[in-house]
Amino acid sequence: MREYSISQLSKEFQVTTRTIRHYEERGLVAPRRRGQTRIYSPADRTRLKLILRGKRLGLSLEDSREIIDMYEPGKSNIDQLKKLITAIQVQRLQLTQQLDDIGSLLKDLNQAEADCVDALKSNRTDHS
Amino acid sequence: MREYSISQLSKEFQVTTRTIRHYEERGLVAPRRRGQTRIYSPADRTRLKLILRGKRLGLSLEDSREIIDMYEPGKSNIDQLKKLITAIQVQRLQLTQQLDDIGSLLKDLNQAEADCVDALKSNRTDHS
DNA sequence: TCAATACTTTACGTTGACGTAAAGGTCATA
DNA sequence: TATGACCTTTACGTCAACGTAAAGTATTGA
Repeated sequence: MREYSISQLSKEFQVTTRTIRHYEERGLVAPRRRGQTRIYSPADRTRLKLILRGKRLGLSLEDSREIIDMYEPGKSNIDQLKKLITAIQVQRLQLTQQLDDIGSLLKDLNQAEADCVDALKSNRTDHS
Repeated sequence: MREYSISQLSKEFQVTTRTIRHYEERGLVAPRRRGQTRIYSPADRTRLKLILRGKRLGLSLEDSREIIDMYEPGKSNIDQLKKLITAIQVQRLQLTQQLDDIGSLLKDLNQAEADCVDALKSNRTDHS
């Protein structure tokens, strides 16, 4: 049952401690304390991971908070669950849209790179 | 050879005119003018499309500007081209990372949804 | 014992991406 | 001719996501 300090996690995830504390201010993590000092559990570490993944996907902290809270539906009632399901479906729509976008962008990048390589080639043979 | 007004594009892409003008302020588009009025070409429209796609992918306007500029390597010299190629590769790395992220998130969402559905089912049969 | 290292809180500052007036120009049509 | 429906510029406001001191506490090793 490992535990982590804030600077350990900041190094592991390449963010500042300020950033991690900011996530706590916004209610995305709540590590327990030993005295004043924050002690992060593996579960806390996972939450951080999810937050940063969301960030890479362009989600706001608020979005990430909601999504992460979805993963712990322990004490929710029926209405909650129904709300969750629709929220999940919305998220899924956005993500599949992103998948499309990424596909397009990758194609564009490939084309752009090929163009560059071509341009270099002709520059190498054609000494005009 | 069609052309578009700013409000046409703002409606088509579901953004405000302010947003489009903001992109111009930041140097991402430069429509020609008829008097004072902005006239957008199909090429300008495509740039807007690319910007908004970048936005959905969590790119900054600056990032999008660079990427879009990649697509027009007409007048670039060799060093430029080499820089472009590495930039493209960096972008591609990020995107494949995003693909991974999305895959993970979709998996998580599926699981979360299944959990919700299960919870609803047991709630329907088990009237405790 | 004292200096370094790692932690803390409080609080103001900054940057990006627009929002939101305010004030005005142009053109069609009732 | 005046009332909309568009367009424009200028400029201050806002919100999220942190950055950046400043000032203090706690532990550890020379």
